[in-house]
Amino acid sequence: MRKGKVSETVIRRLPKYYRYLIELDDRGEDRISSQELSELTGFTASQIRQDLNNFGGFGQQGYGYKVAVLKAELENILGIPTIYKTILIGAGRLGTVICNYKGFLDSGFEIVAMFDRDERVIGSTVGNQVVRSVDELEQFMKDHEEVEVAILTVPKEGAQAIADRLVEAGIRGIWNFAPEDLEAPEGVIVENIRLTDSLLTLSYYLTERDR
Amino acid sequence: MRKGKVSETVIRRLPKYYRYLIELDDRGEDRISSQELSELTGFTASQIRQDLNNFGGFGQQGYGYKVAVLKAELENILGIPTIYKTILIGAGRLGTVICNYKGFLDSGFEIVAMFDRDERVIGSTVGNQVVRSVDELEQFMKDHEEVEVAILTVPKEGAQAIADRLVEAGIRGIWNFAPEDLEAPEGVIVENIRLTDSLLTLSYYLTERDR
DNA sequence: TAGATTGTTAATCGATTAACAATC
DNA sequence: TAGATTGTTAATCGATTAACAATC
Repeated sequence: MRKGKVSETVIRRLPKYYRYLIELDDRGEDRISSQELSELTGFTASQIRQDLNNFGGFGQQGYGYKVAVLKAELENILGIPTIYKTILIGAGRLGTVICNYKGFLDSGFEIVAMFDRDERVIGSTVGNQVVRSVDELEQFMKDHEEVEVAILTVPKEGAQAIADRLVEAGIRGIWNFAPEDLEAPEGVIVENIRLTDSLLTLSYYLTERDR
Repeated sequence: MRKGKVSETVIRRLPKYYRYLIELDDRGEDRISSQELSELTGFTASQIRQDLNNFGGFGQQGYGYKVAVLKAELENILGIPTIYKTILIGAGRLGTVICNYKGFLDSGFEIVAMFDRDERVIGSTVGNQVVRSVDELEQFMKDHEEVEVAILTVPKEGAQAIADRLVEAGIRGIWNFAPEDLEAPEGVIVENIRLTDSLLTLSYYLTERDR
């Protein structure tokens, strides 16, 4: 049903559709029109229909979309049914929060190991994981070929070096919290959370109002 | 020097320019051309010049841009010199991490109080803040008119109710970590961190490769 | 001055919106 | 059937890229 590559602007709207469909489904709603979805999401009805039709015709003319059907389709498109085995590197405060983050497993990621370089942290337990030495990273990945994703919650300074080691060891995706633009070969997917960039954007708009 | 409203796509590139300018300045670099900045950031030289010219002509023909000048200009544009007094609501694990986050003060935000609704947390110390009861929110804001920004690290369920109270009490900006689309009147700036949306995007691209 | 690089206008590209025929 | 709403094509809008005159 897919026709060529779907643009990233479209992809980044999908999670929002999915969020509202979960809500509608929980509320027991049966059907939804692009018009109603437009009122919820703030996107135009036209755009919503265009977006969804990148992946197939999920609606019925004259009726709209079945909530359960659309939700299930989005689940498949977003790859939620596939559980990606994930390791976390940097078991500091942020790492600990992420590790305990519920949305994580709901989105199809399962943490199977944690690593840190700090002797004081290695061996301690976070969630249900014993923190390992980052020195064991390569051996662990050799022994656990099912690991495909890494979360990086290390300081800016070490981030690229760790990313290089992960790539070398065969990682396929990185969820990066380090405030650094990681270099990775084509095919390795890097998804960044840039807290500072977000803050500076907030600062811009706050300041703009006073200018 | 500003000509009308600058589009959000432009604004969201500014923090990245700023990041690289800090780095260049730290390294002692004196000048940079749009071409060199293009190689660093991945944006085209043409786009960089267009972006910067929304705010003024900061370069010199035949020479390029002075690193120190451009960095200072971006600092002003992003509103970094203005320190916004900030309160944090939701002193759980994530709240604690955010509170200790260094980039926070560097970006021009200073946490002056923390609130939580959990009796077991109220009264405890996080960083240099004693956690207050969220019941005191309105009184605190009345007594501290200098507070302009709030960070929301509460569960999804309570987020909108807290946002409403903050708006009523005169807040101007919200940095929102709750996975919920907050309703706020025009003029109140809401900047969202959507961890789950980011994860689902990663999931999409990982899954796409296998399709 | 000659060479380099900006600032800015014009051309292109892609994304959004509008419109409507298809059809449930 | 008549009414409603999709799927899809065409029109519009905005963002990016290319080109080049201005000028340091």
